[in-house]
Amino acid sequence: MILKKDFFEHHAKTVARELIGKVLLINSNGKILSGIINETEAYHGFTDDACHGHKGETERCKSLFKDGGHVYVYFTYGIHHMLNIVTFDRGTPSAVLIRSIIPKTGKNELATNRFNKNYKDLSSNQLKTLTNGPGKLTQAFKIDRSFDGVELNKKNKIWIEDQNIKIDKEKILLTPRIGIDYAEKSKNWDWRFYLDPKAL
DNA sequence: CTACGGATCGTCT
DNA sequence: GACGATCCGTAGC
Repeated sequence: MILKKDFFEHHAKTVARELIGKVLLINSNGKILSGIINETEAYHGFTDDACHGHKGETERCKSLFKDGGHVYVYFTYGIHHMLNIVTFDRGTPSAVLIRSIIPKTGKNELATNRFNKNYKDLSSNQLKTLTNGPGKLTQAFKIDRSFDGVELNKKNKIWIEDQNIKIDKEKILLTPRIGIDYAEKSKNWDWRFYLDPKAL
């Protein structure tokens, strides 16, 4: 079942937790690429000094201010795209960063996009690192700025489904967010959620 | 296994 | 002009 607007129109922390175990799907030239989300981070509001929009809207981060159920993609380090799911209400910068995915369908395409190889020819290290980071998964799924601002309500280009994968609540672990040491107030908030590796 | 530095460029100050 | 919600290769243990 495709997730609709009402799923996303909550605090980013709520959505970040509930996205664990949901399935991200991309239509890549008619081929469906998909994977199970197993790591997320919440970025929410004007008081979260790690949130790109906390000081106000800019050209880059304007999608963060949309209503829940859109996509925010930005480019960083001169190399990587980051995939975010916009949450909460219009006017408040709020989103969930997708940090890791477990490949499900279209594995040959994912392997080609990352390593220019068939899935069966991947080394054990390449298998492990196929989509287990925010920059790696956007490379594998071919997600770039053309996805920025897209709505998640149709099975067009990108959408998220509940495929009835059951996740025990105690298997979702919390830590502070990664790579935001520059943040002063918020760097120690436990806004990163990930599925216990032993759970699947 | 961990530690470190270079890559690379759009965005904001 | 500085820097980043990262990744990868290399070096050392």
